[in-house]
Amino acid sequence: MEKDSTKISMAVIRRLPKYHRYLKDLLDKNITRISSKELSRVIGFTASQIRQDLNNFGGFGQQGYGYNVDALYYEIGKILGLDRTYRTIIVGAGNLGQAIANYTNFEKAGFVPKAMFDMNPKLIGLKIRDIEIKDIDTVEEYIKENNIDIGIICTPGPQAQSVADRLVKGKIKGIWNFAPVDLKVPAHVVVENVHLSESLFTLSFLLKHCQNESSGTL
Amino acid sequence: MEKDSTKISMAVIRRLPKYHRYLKDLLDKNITRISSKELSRVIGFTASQIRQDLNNFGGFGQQGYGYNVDALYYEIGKILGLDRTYRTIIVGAGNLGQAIANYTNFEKAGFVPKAMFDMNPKLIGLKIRDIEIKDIDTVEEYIKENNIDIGIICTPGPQAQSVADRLVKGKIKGIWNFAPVDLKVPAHVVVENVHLSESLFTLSFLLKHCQNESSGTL
DNA sequence: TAGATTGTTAATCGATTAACAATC
DNA sequence: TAGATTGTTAATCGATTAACAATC
Repeated sequence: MEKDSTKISMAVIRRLPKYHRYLKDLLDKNITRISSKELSRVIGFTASQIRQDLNNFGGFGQQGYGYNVDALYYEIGKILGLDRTYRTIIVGAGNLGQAIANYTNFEKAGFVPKAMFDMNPKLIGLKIRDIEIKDIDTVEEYIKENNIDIGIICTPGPQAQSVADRLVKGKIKGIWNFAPVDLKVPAHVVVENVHLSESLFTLSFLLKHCQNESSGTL
Repeated sequence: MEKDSTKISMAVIRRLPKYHRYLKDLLDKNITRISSKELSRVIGFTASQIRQDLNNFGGFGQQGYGYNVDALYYEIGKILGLDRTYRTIIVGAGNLGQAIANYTNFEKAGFVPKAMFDMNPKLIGLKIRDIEIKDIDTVEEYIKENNIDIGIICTPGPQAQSVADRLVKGKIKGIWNFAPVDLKVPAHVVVENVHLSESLFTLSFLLKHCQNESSGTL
């Protein structure tokens, strides 16, 4: 039933978390069924796109009825890989690393931080919640011994590539990268970037070019 | 020379910060000129796409020569609106808000945090660097009196929309939203989202579906 | 059954890539 | 000048939207 996932486009993949979030909202409102047309209204995609997207993964709907919210929420969660837990480490225990360590929502979703790593001796040994900050020199060994799935890189840009190299040596499976660089890793390691300055600069562009389009009086 | 900016696609706009970053790298390496072909090799876009992208904003290159790195870096900075400063406020002084307040790179790029806001009485009055945390109830007035351009929302999801409403009332120009919701704002207010869980869930999807594609031995 | 809504194919739209004349 | 490389048009590719038969 499921098509070859290698053919799913990134455009579709990046919409899935949004479906997941809105379906949760509907569940919380005790809405049990929804048509692509209604969902279109709340989520902002076209009904056609919603049906196309969902059909990449199987026929979750029922003609004449629509979609069962509970079942669809569960299925999309499964497609996203949210039906399991992931063991993560955070590399870089500065402000951002600590913020992520403290953000319990990720843990609730199944992404459990097991340790943090830093090169600063003043930080090593400290704990954020119950997560210990360890010496970056031990990260490779730690990943292997503790079966870590995901490394979260929160270092400054210049350190990020060498950190990534260490994670790869430890056989990390995926990297969530907050450093403002594009990492070079082997093809079997998945990298997802959060490039904050790129997002901020995009906002800046839009402020400069797209403002006041509809407010002629100012 | 510049085409109507309303016709620039978001795909192009989101590539501009990456050009900017790589051009800075080249500058730092004292590289003064570059062809679209060479740039293609380092940045990973096709040479054709690079020329197409840049030509949306004018002819920055020279036939037979390529592009002047310094001039192009400056021009793209200007296009992105990085040739000025922005007055920002951070709403939500929790871990993420504090991390952003402490991240001086944004300030170096011209995005200057003037104040933070929170509803927690224990935080109000404290300072992060030299940035004071103020009562959220005063935010509308503060924006107006201090000519704030950008509001950075770092609150939990449930508070984000009401915060956005206040920012809009204060006549904020743009919102950088880190809360996991889609804000409803008037068309003249620009919103740029950083949806961290969506990014993390995308990583999760890729881990589940695209792993080991090229590593047959494991 | 009749009405509603999906699953899916076909049409359209937009973005990327290729090609090449212009020109430095 | 000859070689290199842009700017720009045309071709291709992929993603979105529209349409409708299938079916609950």
